[in-house]
Formats: sequence, C-alpha cells, structure tokens
Amino acid sequence: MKLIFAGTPEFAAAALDALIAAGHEIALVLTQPDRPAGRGMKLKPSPVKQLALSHGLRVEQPASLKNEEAQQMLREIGAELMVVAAYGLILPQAVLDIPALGCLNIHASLLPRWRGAAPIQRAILANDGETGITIMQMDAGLDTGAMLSIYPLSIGHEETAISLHDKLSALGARAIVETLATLQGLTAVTQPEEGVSYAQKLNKEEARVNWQQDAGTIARAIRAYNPAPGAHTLLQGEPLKLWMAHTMAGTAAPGLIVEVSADGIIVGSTEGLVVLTTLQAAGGKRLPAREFAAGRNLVGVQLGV
RNA sequence: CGCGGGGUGGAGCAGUCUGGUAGCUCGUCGGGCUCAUAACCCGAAGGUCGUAGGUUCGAAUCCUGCCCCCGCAA
Repeated sequence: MKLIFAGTPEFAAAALDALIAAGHEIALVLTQPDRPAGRGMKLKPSPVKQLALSHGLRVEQPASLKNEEAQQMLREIGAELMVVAAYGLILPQAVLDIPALGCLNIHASLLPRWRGAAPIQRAILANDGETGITIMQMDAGLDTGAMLSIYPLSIGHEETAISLHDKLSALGARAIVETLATLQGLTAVTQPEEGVSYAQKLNKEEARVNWQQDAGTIARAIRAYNPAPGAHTLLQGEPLKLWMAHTMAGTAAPGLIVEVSADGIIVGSTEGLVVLTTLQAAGGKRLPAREFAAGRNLVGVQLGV
C-alpha cells in the first residue's frame, strides 16, 4: 500500500520498521524537526528520521501542518493512507481528509482509557492490570477516533515504563501491519463514552518522590517514571535518581532509610516499605543497590532533604 | 562554544586544596565459628592512581593536551 508515515520517537520507529519490512511503499515520512538535545545541545534527528534515512526514504519535518504549503505537499504524494504514531503534531481536518482511506493512529492504550500523550506511564501509575494497543481511524479530536483493532497486553508486577514501552512498541508494530493487511474486512467501532480518561504529559516536578505516600504508590511511581523524566529525591542535599523499586511489608518513618540488605535499600513510607534496587547519584552511574551502598553510610539517612 | 560532576586493586568511594609509605566499604580466595547464613571472626591475593607530556630531588596530588563516563538543562 502507498503510505505516508508520521511519527517521531522509538515507539513510532518500531512501527515504521515493520511497515517497511511488510513491503509497503512509504512515499513520505513526516517527523518532528531536529531538536537540540543531549550534552552540548547538538541538533539531533528523531529515531524515525534516522531509520527513514537509513532506508533512503523521503523525510519532511514541517513545524506545522496547518498551512497550505504543507497540505499541498501531502496531496501531491497521492498516498492511499497515512499512518500516525506518536508524531507530536496536531493533524487538522484538512490533512485527515487528504489520503483516500484516511489516517490511522497507533495508540498505546485500550481506548477510551488514557487518551493523550503519556498512556504507558499513566497506566502503570494507576496500577492498571492491563493495557494494550488500539489502532484507530483518526478524527479531529484527541484520540477520539473509531477503533479498528485492539491488542491487549497485561502489565507485569515489576513493569517499568521502558519495559512496557518496548513491549507495546513491538505489539504496535505488529498491530499496524496486521490491521493494514485485513483493512477491508474490519469495521470501525465508535469508542464507548464510558471509561474515558486522559493521560497528561509527565513533568519533572511530579517525578519528585513524595515519601508521604504508601509504598505501593511510591514504587509504582519510580517504575512509571523510568526512564523519563526519572523519579528523583534528595540524598543529603544532593539529587538522587531512583530507577527501580518494589515493596515489602514493615513500618518505618516515611523517607527514612532503615536498612541496606542484599535485596536493596529499604525506606519507610506511610504504609509498607519501599525497597530501592537501582539508583544513581548526581554525576554517577546507575548502580544496583548493593554497589551504590558500598562505601556510603546510608542507614538512618532521611531522603528528600 | 549551554551549565556542572567524575575516571584510584573486580565493584563503589576517600585521599588531590596544604606534593613525600596506597586507604575505606564490599566482592574474591584460604581458614575459623554456627543446625544454619548475602551473618560473625582471622588471614591473603589483587592497583604503572584514564592517557600523553610538563614542573619537581620527589606527582594520585600542581600545569597542559587528548580519550571516556555521568548529572542538569533541552
């Protein structure tokens, strides 16, 4: 099928890779403009752009699709269908109308739950037992289009945003290829009005650990914010990133390190204990708790100050 | 030229300011103790202090170049 692909991060690159492998003609790839990123603030192309260029595909990076030139360019491609995955730009109705078969979106949740920007992390934070991939026919609303196919996936007990992201990327890639292969036999189903929720973007501030919560909530937050924006707290006034944690039974003052065991660094909360298993000090590498604790006297230290 | 921290036995760190015997926590190996141990006790091995130069009687420590790792910010 002759396609336009629009996407930006890794999640989208996985889908693009699968579409290429499935033999579709990718007539044009849209992705976000290169942004300064990383140390030194050098301009960095998106994962989708890197992949597209490595396959010799045409790449365009308009700042907006609301203007006539961008829309004219899309019309000239003459694609049957446009596939959108975590693109980062709003598609106006005029753009949605360009491909004959419309625009399909790969969304990383079971709609209508977790419409919006950060469905993977929100699902973990909310302690959902299940999430998945929804392929939908895009309309002008925010992830409100009719659903074509649904691929559920259970959320593991120690799932992090990155581990779940990787599974959903692979699942999304499979889902879009299968959906395109069976498109004519599929019926678009309107999203139910029950169960709508919105996945707000994550920010650094909410990733600061609030020790005045129960251990389960804290541990889930640590996993949901891994790798970005990264759960963080203070250790003796210095920033400390928390990468991985689980819980255990017990009682201790919230944020107080009570023990360093073979299992991890054990910290109190309002209910239960948090076991920090992977952490990283400012300027340091990400370390297993045991190595992090070597050479430091941590028992009795209050986190967050 | 975005701001900043760091590279010291296998791991994590101190020592660098104020040059002069290589130190701590852990791991490893050997032994002891114990019903038992990711517990405790005794002992041992293991380091050209990232790299290349410079200063000095003497450099982990001071100066310069280069390589590598990481935090912030985006």
